[in-house]
Amino acid sequence: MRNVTTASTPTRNRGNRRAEILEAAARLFAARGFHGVSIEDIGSAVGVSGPALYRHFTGKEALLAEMLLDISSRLRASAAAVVTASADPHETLDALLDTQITFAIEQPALISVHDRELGNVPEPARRQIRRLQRLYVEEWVTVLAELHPSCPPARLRATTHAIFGLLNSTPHSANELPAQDMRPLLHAMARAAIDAAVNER
Amino acid sequence: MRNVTTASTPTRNRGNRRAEILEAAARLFAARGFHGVSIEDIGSAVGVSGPALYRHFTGKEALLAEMLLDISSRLRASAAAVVTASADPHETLDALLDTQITFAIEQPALISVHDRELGNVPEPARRQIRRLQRLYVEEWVTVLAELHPSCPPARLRATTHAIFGLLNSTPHSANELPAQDMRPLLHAMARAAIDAAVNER
DNA sequence: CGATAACGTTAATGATGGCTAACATCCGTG
DNA sequence: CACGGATGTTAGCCATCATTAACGTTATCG
Repeated sequence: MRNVTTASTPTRNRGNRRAEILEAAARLFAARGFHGVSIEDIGSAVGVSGPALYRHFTGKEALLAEMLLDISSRLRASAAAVVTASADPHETLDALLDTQITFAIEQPALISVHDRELGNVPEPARRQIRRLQRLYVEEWVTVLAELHPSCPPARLRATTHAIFGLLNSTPHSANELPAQDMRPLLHAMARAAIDAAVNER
Repeated sequence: MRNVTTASTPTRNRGNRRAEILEAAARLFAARGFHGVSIEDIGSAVGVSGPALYRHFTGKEALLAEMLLDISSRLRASAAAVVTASADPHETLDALLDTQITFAIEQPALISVHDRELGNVPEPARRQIRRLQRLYVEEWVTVLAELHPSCPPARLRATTHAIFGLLNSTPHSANELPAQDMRPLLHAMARAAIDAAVNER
């Protein structure tokens, strides 16, 4: 009867609540913006009311910070995994595209918040998020550079940002197309756009 | 000496102030979001302080509404002009790309606000802005449909949104590349992405 | 000159919202 | 059973903010 074994529900549903709150907050932030959403709004979205959130987060800004940190580190981690998994740059690029597309289709709210609300994150965390975002971009740029060594890095960086813009358009085209069709469409458009970017003189 | 002729400065610099305020507000809204900017912030950005804005706009929401209405009607108008000017769909598409690229490069703040803050516009104006945005998209879809009649409209719409995402990435890649290089890069990427989108089976 | 309209200013008001305090409840554990 | 920690609740505090009020100051024009 050691505590470890009996702990079928260690602290009941601690992590669940946090995740639930983060998810609801992401949806609300995406729709109305960080300052357009009140603590009370977030609370009632998960069935508790207002100040209950302070049992899980130290404040509204901390909540946002954790949200953005989670997204950017997940993106960066999956990119790093993909890059080390394959030696062929073509395959790697396809895998990078696939993970970003999956993310954009499955988590449109997080995508929106991720590139709108960085300015509202307080300073200690902001730097770290920026760092992860930069590393993520550099992961792409490195792969592109392997494919086209003659292309200047600045151009590759601009290309990468443009591709992110293309892929992250999913929050806008919301339900125009089922994910099943959207996925290959975005992949084909992105591949073609990249080829055009690096092959132009 | 009729008032018309003497009116070299009819109401002094009335329109200037309004435009100045709209421009400053756009910059601030783009950076911190509608609710993250106070009336006082906007005022001091143009050298007046706070409630002076009520001499020019009936309120904060009205200011935003006018801003978005201005953008969306300008985009829609320039698209309509381009479409009627040329008979060749290829030329038309190139012209549409050019105007959107110009806009994205010269007015990044307006672009940001345009697709983030619609939700904060009060109802009478919101519908009208949505209408203009829809018309703008349809202008693109019509041209694309002429080029590729076999492609289903929903796919063309999704393609158009993805292209907007690509072109409107300029606020993110800010100063990576000079406009002189950015412009043809975006054009080439967009053309290639469109071709890929409509040619896939 | 003197009215008046355009354009600003500062003070007050009323709402909202983030956050803290004080006070339950529930549950696993000694 | 009694304790304590995790988790909620409501009421209150204080700051911020949009908006209005009341009050100048010009400058154009009759």
